[in-house]
Amino acid sequence: MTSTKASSRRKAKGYGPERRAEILNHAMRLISEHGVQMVSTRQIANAVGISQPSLYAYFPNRQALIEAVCVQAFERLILVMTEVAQTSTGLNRLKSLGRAYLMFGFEQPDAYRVGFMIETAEPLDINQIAPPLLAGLRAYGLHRQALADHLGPSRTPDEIDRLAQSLWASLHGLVALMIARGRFPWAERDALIETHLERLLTGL
Amino acid sequence: MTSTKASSRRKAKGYGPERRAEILNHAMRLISEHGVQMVSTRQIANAVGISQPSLYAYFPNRQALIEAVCVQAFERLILVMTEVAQTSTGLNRLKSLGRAYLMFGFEQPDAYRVGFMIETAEPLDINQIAPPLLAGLRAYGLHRQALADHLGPSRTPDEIDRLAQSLWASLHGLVALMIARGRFPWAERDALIETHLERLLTGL
DNA sequence: AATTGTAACCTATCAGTGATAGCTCATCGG
DNA sequence: CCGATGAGCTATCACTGATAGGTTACAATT
Repeated sequence: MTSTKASSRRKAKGYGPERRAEILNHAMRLISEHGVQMVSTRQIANAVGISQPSLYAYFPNRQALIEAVCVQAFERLILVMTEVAQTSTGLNRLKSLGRAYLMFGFEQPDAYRVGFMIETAEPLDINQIAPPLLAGLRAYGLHRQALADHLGPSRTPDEIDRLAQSLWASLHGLVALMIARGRFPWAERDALIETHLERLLTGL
Repeated sequence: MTSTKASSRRKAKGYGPERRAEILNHAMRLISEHGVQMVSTRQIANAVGISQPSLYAYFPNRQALIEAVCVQAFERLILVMTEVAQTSTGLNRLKSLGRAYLMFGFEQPDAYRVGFMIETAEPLDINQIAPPLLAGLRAYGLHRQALADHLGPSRTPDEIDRLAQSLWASLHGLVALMIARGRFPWAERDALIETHLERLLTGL
């Protein structure tokens, strides 16, 4: 009970957060290569070079590890969207955001998969919001903000929520379906993207 | 090599296809109750009253069993959509179809998940399309048909394809996202559905 | 009537999974 | 020098999907 709580004066070889990040990077790569279902904790531990039970010093369980990978993927999308959001305004910004969102999904299907298509289990603690959900809120927030800016103050927040969620869902739908059903006889992709964006923004 | 191939004159206690159906029904109930990930082959076999390996006489593996359950669910979707398609025409028919599609997704999330959200592994036989994909194609076909009817013969088939796929993707997006991110602070569901349908059909 | 074939099912067992218990060992403050 | 702590290990658990190979009952053939 001396409670020095030191532990930060280490030799900098990097064990604590650095190792955690190392685990996440290997996990992300493995998941991208083989799919989330096919990656076991043993494979991840093996890639990192530690024993499988050692993972449980960094994550309470497999689910939490996957969710952490998920959050990392979200960060990348949010970065891209934030940049795009600054280049234009109004309807053009909405369209650019939508196009950036779709392109991110098509070019980084694995990140997108982990971020939006993998279902996170109900957290045991009802008070604790799962981190990927929070990150999802931020991505959605960017769409909602751009929409609110464009529509002006005449709409109610509830109305804006519904419109933004409808828009977001439609964008997600195209990416998710084309990822999950790549063998479907889709229309030519770029034309389909433009048709989709055009349809989603008419009437706004 | 006498090849009588009889085996159909049994005492009618019902082993062959009836038992298969019995397995599917129990599996569907268990999946609905506990979710697809939480149901094991042993639990299904136990519910049916046979041993776990016996399942493998009816299905080559767990995946095929799950897919069969999902196809059963899709039959219902296609049935509902076919009925709905006959009750109205034009834009109203499109709206009714969309609503039926969304409601199916929300009420049978496991079937929807298996049918549209789980990525089916590349079939070993290139000629063989996974059954759930076929069922999904039929559901899409109903949308496309209704859209083509409404738009009339002035549009090119490619244009109709793009519009139908955009529409389908948007419907899918709302269901998939709400299933995968159920804890997101969604707008009130029925209002969101109506907003979504309204937005998707404006301008058609 | 005896034999054969087959459908339906079983037990035993496999390798692989997520997770836990409890130990070892190096480092560092006192 | 010594105890505490951090970081890792091995061994093991209950459970999973899947396979191998045997058992039983019944129908058709001989």
